[in-house]
Amino acid sequence: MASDRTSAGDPARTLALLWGSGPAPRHGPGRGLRVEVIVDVATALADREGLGAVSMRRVAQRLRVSPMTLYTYVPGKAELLDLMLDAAYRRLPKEDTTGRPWRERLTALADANRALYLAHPWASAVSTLRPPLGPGLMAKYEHELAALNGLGLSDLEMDDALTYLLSFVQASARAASDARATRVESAMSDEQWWAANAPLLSQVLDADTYPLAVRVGSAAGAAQGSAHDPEHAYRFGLQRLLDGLAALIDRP
Amino acid sequence: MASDRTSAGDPARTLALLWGSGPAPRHGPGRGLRVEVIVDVATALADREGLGAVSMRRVAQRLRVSPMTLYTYVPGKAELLDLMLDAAYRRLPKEDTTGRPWRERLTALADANRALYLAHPWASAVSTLRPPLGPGLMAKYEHELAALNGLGLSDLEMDDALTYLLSFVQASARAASDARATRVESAMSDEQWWAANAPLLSQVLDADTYPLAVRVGSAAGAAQGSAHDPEHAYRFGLQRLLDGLAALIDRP
DNA sequence: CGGCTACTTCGTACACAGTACGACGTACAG
DNA sequence: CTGTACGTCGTACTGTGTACGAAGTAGCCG
Repeated sequence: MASDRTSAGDPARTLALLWGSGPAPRHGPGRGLRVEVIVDVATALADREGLGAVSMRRVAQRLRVSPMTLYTYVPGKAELLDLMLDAAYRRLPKEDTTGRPWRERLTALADANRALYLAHPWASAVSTLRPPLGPGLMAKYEHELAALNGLGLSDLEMDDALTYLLSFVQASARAASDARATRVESAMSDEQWWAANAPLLSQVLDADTYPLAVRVGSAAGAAQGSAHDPEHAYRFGLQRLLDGLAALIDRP
Repeated sequence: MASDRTSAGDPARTLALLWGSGPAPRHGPGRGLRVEVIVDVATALADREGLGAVSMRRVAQRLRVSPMTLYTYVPGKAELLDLMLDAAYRRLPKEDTTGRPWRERLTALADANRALYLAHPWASAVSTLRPPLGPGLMAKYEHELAALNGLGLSDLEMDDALTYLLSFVQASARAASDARATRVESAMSDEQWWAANAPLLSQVLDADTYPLAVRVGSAAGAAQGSAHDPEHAYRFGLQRLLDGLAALIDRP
């Protein structure tokens, strides 16, 4: 799939769901389920088996209910993903870092988001453009802006800086999550993969045609565990990111 | 969808395809197609209608051929995506920036990648972890390392810096591409969407509970075109990124 | 209390996906 | 000329999201 999309249906209905302000039904039989239960089951499924395992049929099966029953609670799958994401945002621990130096505050913020994606790898794959404007996201946004407040940034710069930081963490998480998915899917460790490909690669990658690529590529491969190391890339990137913001924040 | 994955099948077969070193078949009827034609048709389809429109059936239809015929040329869809990506990398113009200041060189590099994702929005959605090690990628990698060479970075730092930069550009492109997809899919402009949601949002987002979020959010919304502005985020991010690398490159 | 009506549940069905399998025909090696 | 390797493709399987309509339930109104 190209990235899973969100928010396909009626925006008002979705918003009402996010904020739990659905009008209670007046007629008909009692509802056997609650939206939060559906969201929890879908989240558990995604946590254990990945976003690809989340289908309406499988969620319904876990709930011992017919697939179509879910549609009385949720307009569609896209909205279900929105709800999962907002609920995850809501659960994010929000450490108070008031008074600490700004680098520490932003590092804590980045680490918290990284932890979120570590606990819920699927979250990095759900699109966050025009994100689910639910209580979870709003609380998260408010808390994160607090770490950027009082640093001499304009409102616009605060939003820009936060977007930049969150985008970096999400990209890192996506890379890590993709790497793990590839490993699982191909049932092949990085070492196995390189071993299988080494013979052909050595024929084709001669150091005359690609001098830098061969030199740097093998240096990077040797330093890390042969392929890409997400943890290392995260630490490197976060330092550059903070240095880059320093030029904005600590300006004379 | 979680991001489309790549490289599922036999690695050796995929590598041979990438480097065009398939052994010529000795028996049987002549082949009516060529891999490059399939790749071109699939790319054209993805360019015009998005990655979601690329199905084996639709590609085959464009080629006036049965879907299963494609499988004699390509092991599967994942490998087809790999080939599309490597071909796109190969077409990337590689401007010689030797002698120019490093900020200019890296900006040119980032802009070239951004242009790639602008021309081929689907490329940002195809996973690039354990990427297709074809001639296109290798030429790209070699060319991009050249822009980082001679700046006093270690081999590992060069790879780290490049990964950091490319990851930023890809994340920006993904955001832009997701935004456009959402707009198309919901058949709703940003203004329409905000207009539809404003009544409920104003009820729920009071400035007492979310003071910073409301203030900064509306400032950001007013400055940009009401929602997220990918172009603005790219320019902001690139400046921070270069400032961050400056702390590494221009160190005493 | 009877009936209307809104409501939940769910069986069936449709259009689409990737691709496994096997039948059929072709063209080269011997 | 024959055998065999190979390209082509019809059919089919599993799985997706979800539209539609039938069936049954529970509250409201007369």
